[in-house]
This record gives sequence, C-alpha cells and structure tokens, in this order.
Amino acid sequence: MYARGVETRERLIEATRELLWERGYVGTSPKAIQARSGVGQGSMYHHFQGKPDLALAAIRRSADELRARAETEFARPGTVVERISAFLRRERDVLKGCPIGRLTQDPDVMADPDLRRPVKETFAWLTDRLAGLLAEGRANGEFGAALDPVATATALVAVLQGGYVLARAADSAEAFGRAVDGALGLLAAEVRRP
Amino acid sequence: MYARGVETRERLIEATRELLWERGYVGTSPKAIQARSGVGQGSMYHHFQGKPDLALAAIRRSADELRARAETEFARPGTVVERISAFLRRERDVLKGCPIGRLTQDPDVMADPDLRRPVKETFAWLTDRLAGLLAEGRANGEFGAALDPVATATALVAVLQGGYVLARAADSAEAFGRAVDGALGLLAAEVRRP
DNA sequence: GTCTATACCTGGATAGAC
DNA sequence: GTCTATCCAGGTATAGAC
Repeated sequence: MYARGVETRERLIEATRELLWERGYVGTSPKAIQARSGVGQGSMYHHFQGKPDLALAAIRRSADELRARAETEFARPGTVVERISAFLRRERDVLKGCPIGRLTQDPDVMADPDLRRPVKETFAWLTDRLAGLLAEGRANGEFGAALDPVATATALVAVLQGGYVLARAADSAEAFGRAVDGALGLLAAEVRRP
Repeated sequence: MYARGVETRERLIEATRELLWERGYVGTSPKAIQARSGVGQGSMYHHFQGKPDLALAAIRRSADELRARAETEFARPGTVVERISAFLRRERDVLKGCPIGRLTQDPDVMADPDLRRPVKETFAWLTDRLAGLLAEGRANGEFGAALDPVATATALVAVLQGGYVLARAADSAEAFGRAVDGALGLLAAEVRRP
C-alpha cells in the first residue's frame, strides 16, 4: 500500500518536527519519535536511515513553512511599515520558541553541514527579504535616507529571535510583545513626516 | 587539605560552565564533566549531589558574571547612548552564544524551578537596568519624550540574544555586529538634535 | 513494510574500599 | 576525599522473521 507508506513517513516527520521544537535534536530520541508517531522501530528504520536523516526531513519542512508564513505577511497590501508590523505581530506560539532558531543552540545540528544548511539559508532569506522591503520604503520616500536597510533588517530578525528567548526566560509571552513594540516604536521614528 | 577541596569544586564548576555553554544541559553528561575537569567519579559525587546540583552552581556563576560585566559598561562615564553602545559593542564570544540565553532552549532547565530562576532573574535585571538608563536619558533631554524606556530596553536585550542566534546560524560574527548596528542606528534617531 | 530480538554504548548514579 | 566496581535505564542501531 503506497498511500499507507506515505502516511507513515508523514507521521514520522511530523512527530520529529514537534520533538525537535520541544526538546531539540540532542534531546530527541528515536524511541520518543516512535512513541509520538505511533510508528514502530522496524518501520521507522525502513523509511529513514536514522535520526539525522529524519531530522533533515523535519528541519526542511519547518524551514519551508516558516518561509511560506512570512511571505504571506510580506505580500499583503499596504505600506512597508504596515507589512513589517503585520509580520512581527502575527500570531505565534511564543513560548515554544522558533523551531528554526532553537536549532542554532544544538551542537550536533550545527556540526552537521546538511542539518545546518536549512537553518542558515532560512535566516539569510528572511533578512534579505526584510532588507529589500526596507530599501523599497527608503526608495519610495516612506523612510528617510539615513536608514540602513541591511542593518535594520538584521536587527528586526534578531528582535524576533531574542523575543522568543526573553519570553521563554520569563515564561510569559509579554516579553516578546514588548520587544516587538520597542522595535516598531524605533522604526516608526524613521518614517518621514509628510 | 581544604585548599585542594576548593580547587576540585572549582574545577568542576568551571568545566560544567564550559560544557553547558557549548552543549547545553541535556547535552552535558557527568562523564564529560569528569573528563573536562580531570576530577574522578567518586570525587564529583562527593562535592555535588549530582548533575542538577552542579549545573545550578555553574549557572549561578555565569549569571553573576554576566551581570558584573554588564554593570561595568553601564557604570562608565558618558551619555546614556554612549554607555548603551559600549555595552552592546563590548567584546564577546559571539559564536559561542550567550551562556545564559542558550539555557532557555533547554527543556530540562526550564522544567526545574531552581535552574530556571537565575535565567529569569538575569534577564529581568538586565532589561530593568537598561530601561532605567533610557528613562534617565529621556528625563535629562537626551531622548525625545516619545521614547518608551521599557519596550526599547526589551528590544535591545532581544537584539543581543537574537544577534547570537543569527551569528551562530551564519557561522559568522558579522551578523551580530549588523544587528547591533541596526539597533543603535534606530536608537540614534531618537536622540534630540541640540 | 512491519515486528521482535538482540547488541553495544552511554547516562546518571550508588556502594564500599582505601 | 578519592577510587573502582557495579547497577539499571535509555540511546541508537542492526538482524532476521513474518
């Protein structure tokens, strides 16, 4: 049964995504993946070569999803500030943290070039995309000429990632919201008064 | 020999600090701590009850150190912007990440109230301290009245934490520097032109 | 494709000798 | 205080039957 096989792969990938998000790579065991997915030992090793292989599939999917979600906000109508605000303020599982960002703290992920690549590329893409929006805003007069698109974009992505860290430390989503408010407050001051 | 005992405790704590920084709590085993410190099994369990006890001592020390280093920069002479810049730009082991911030990704640390407390308190202190400086700057006319000290302070701490994440993802300290530049660029726009 | 058995290593700790 | 021996669970995988 081909469809059944696909479902099994699917369940394994989804269970791995959840566990990587909750416990990281080092903290996630094949046994836990089997328990969470309801897939047996032999079955898991039939569909994937082992933990790294499965993790790669899970990480790629999380990266694709992050990108797609972000693009949805960036593609909205509105001014650059409005679109960036929509992205920063979009609903998030703040206390769970960023499924991609948390992997940067996983030594075994960072040590494996295959696992690392999607992480690196995701942040490169996101920073670039934001820098492009900010450059657009500067070009069309929404921002003053002094704004540095690349540095500002990097700071905005960092605020998100750091916001997750602060929220988890405080065990409260409010810290994330304050960080975003602070960043948008500063950005608002860059908008040219008409 | 009392001095010898203190040295042993000391070596254990320092080895644990390093390993927690490099590999996190889940990724650090008693065996690795013994190897790194050169202290034997029996000796380790004589001085500490177990891994959580040792981790607590290590985390507390790292938290104290972070606080002391930050305070050094905050206490410098100069304007508020100068002191905050000095803090943000101070030399750092960027690619190793933040020894406290990385613990927020460690499920076993977050699940243990004792281990978690120093993490939470460190960020609370840091954010508060920065908010105080920003409020001081607003009061003395360095910033305009529109600046929100608490939100801005939270964003600045988040930029640091997120800067570490981006630097590790890119395997390059430059991303950290750009995030800080972006944040300071935005903050500079809040300074009242004399 | 999936199951069970098996294997070997490490994690995390205790016990008791020195 | 430190050492070695020992313990049991779990991590990560392979082998072979069904």
